[in-house]
Amino acid sequence: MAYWLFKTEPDTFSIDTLKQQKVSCWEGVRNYQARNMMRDEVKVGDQVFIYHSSCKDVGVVGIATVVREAYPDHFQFEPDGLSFDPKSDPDNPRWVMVDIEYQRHLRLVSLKRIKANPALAEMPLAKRGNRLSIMPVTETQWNEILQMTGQF
DNA sequence: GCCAACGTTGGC
DNA sequence: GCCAACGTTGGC
Repeated sequence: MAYWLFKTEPDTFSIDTLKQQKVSCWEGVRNYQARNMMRDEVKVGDQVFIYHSSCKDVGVVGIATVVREAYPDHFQFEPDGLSFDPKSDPDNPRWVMVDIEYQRHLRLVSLKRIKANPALAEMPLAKRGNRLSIMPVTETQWNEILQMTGQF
């Protein structure tokens, strides 16, 4: 089983929305590096930190589980949608998505604290200018962040 | 809203 | 294949 971190803007899709929906597709990833990880490495049963970006309380806010592996993201073919990609060929879809299931909220572990923790220095998140929306998390990093919530 | 960092595009 | 221009991301 692997660990991941998925970024989302809560104004668009938050951990609360995920909780309401219980299971949701993770659509709209339009970055090749992130896509390749979803397509090749994200497996059913993997654990996912949900991370809120571009908002007041930036940081890790909860946990989800992968319940369906990569399949074509149909939003790439919807011309009126935000995730439309006119260059994607329906016979060879460029973008994929996975489904995740809500597990639980966590007490916020802010980006500030993540950056301040030397044990997390290797996380892409802690590095300046990082823009990956999906990134791997090591078991050590996973456990460290859980510890930082003070809930475990 | 600003702006640095980064990815993508397209002319050559 | 280089690289400047451009668009997007995302913290602040």
